Amino acid sequence: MAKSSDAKGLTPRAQDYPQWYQDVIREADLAEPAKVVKGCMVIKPYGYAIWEKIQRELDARFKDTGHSNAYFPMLVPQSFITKEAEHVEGFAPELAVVTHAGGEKLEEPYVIRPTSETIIGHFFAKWISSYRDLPMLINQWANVVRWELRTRMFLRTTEFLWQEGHTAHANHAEARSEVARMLDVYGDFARDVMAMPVIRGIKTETEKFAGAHESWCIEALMQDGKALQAGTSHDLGQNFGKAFDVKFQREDGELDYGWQTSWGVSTRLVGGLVMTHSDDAGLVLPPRLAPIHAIIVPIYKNDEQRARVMEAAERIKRTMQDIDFSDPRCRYRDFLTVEIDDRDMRPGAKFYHWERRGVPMRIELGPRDLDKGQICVKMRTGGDGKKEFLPEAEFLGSVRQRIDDYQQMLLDAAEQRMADRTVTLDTWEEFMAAFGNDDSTFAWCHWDGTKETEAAIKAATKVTVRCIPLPGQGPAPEPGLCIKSGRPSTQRVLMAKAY
RNA sequence: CGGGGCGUAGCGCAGCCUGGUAGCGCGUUCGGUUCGGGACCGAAAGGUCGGAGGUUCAAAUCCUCUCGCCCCGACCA
Repeated sequence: MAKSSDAKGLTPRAQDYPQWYQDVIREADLAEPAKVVKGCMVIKPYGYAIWEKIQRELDARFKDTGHSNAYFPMLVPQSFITKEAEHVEGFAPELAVVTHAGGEKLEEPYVIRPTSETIIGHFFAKWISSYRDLPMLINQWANVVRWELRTRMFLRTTEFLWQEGHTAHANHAEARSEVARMLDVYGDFARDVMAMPVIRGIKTETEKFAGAHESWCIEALMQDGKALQAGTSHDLGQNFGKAFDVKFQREDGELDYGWQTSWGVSTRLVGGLVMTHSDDAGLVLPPRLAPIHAIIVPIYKNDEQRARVMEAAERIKRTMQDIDFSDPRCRYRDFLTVEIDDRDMRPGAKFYHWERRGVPMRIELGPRDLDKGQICVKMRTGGDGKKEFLPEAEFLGSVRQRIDDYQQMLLDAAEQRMADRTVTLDTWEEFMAAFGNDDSTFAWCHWDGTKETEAAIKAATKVTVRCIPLPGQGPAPEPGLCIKSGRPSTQRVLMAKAY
């Protein structure tokens, strides 16, 4: 149970990072543990609003890249799961199984989908018979269940929300370009929308998706130095094609199995968002994902003042809500969301309230401002943290830029932190120093490419190979010696402790 | 699943060792005064002490079991 915090503050990150993380979520009213359902959480309206923004952005990007949404059953015949050998092995331990329904024992149990490769494979087999049916580009927004031994809010819950893209292609090259393309969609989204820089790379054999030929990923650096796998894009090869008999006739007349991909991001992104930007005062949100962009706090001492202030507040709200801050890279229009907090509380209490919720911009509006025709504005974080006073017209003209600057500032800060906390290590002594105690960081190290060494490093330090960087994502490839075994290596890989 | 911690009012906690029938802070409700960084006064509501057994004249307190949460580990988005 959460303990050390009180109503007036959060546990400082330096004192207890995991506790701080929970405090932020609770104080920002993002979610709460369901308790009555093991390992599950309730995503509360404010937290869900963030997820909806993530969905909207990503969905637009999926549509832009030619994908269509569809929906497949949540219950999957148990026999489906067992068709792909590696897939069963990977998922068997975390399956929830439905054995009874309608008051009777089922002849064949259903598993609650941990992911949908199998059931979608089944339908792809029905839908695909010719190269003319390809590529098949499908996405599904869904919930999945994985019976994890240990859960953490947003980062790993028994049930979680995600999207899973599933595509089938006529040849491996095309499938691979899809894998790369969607990884870029994720990477760009993380950077441009979440203001969360990521490293794009390829998973090692041990870390790849159960059943995949190869797994690509984006890895983000959290404030405690740990890595968060924020998205994956899998080259499934023909593994599921063969398991589910997804056969099609090629242009040359020969029969072949479909080359498939799958890719996904989940509500885990919300956890990543929290651990990328938030501070000891609570949640910090990038404007592109903030449910509320600006909060107006009216200040008054009597009814006469209240009437004046509220009238002005409404006027400013209307003007601001018409400000279009759409991302030019996106199709849909986006306008600022502005709210007035007219609750019967002291202004100071309201300030803290909205700071904990990460609202990017605060406007204080009192009689003094009205008399001077000025606006008092303060951003949630960044700059010198001071309130600014400027003429109303000038303020309104600057809002769009302020919002954009704030988004950029969060990205800059996150990139700076990543740069500061990324090291290049060459010796095991350096390695142990960097990862001693509970410390973590992003470390570029040589690795001999073997599972044995990977396991030895993990056993000694809990550090894993997060990914083998894609071109341009890490130090330029150069030969070297494995940090652990001393054997030859052709390039450095990203190592860190992971969530 | 192993090790550790913890479940007492909406939230955060004390009480438990040394059984005697539940308390503090914040919040909530009502009234009033307040209002530019977490207001104050007055009144009030709110808990079968996670659940089930057991010991006892008597259990929040002792014992057993069980459910859940948090941290560490193994597994994973």
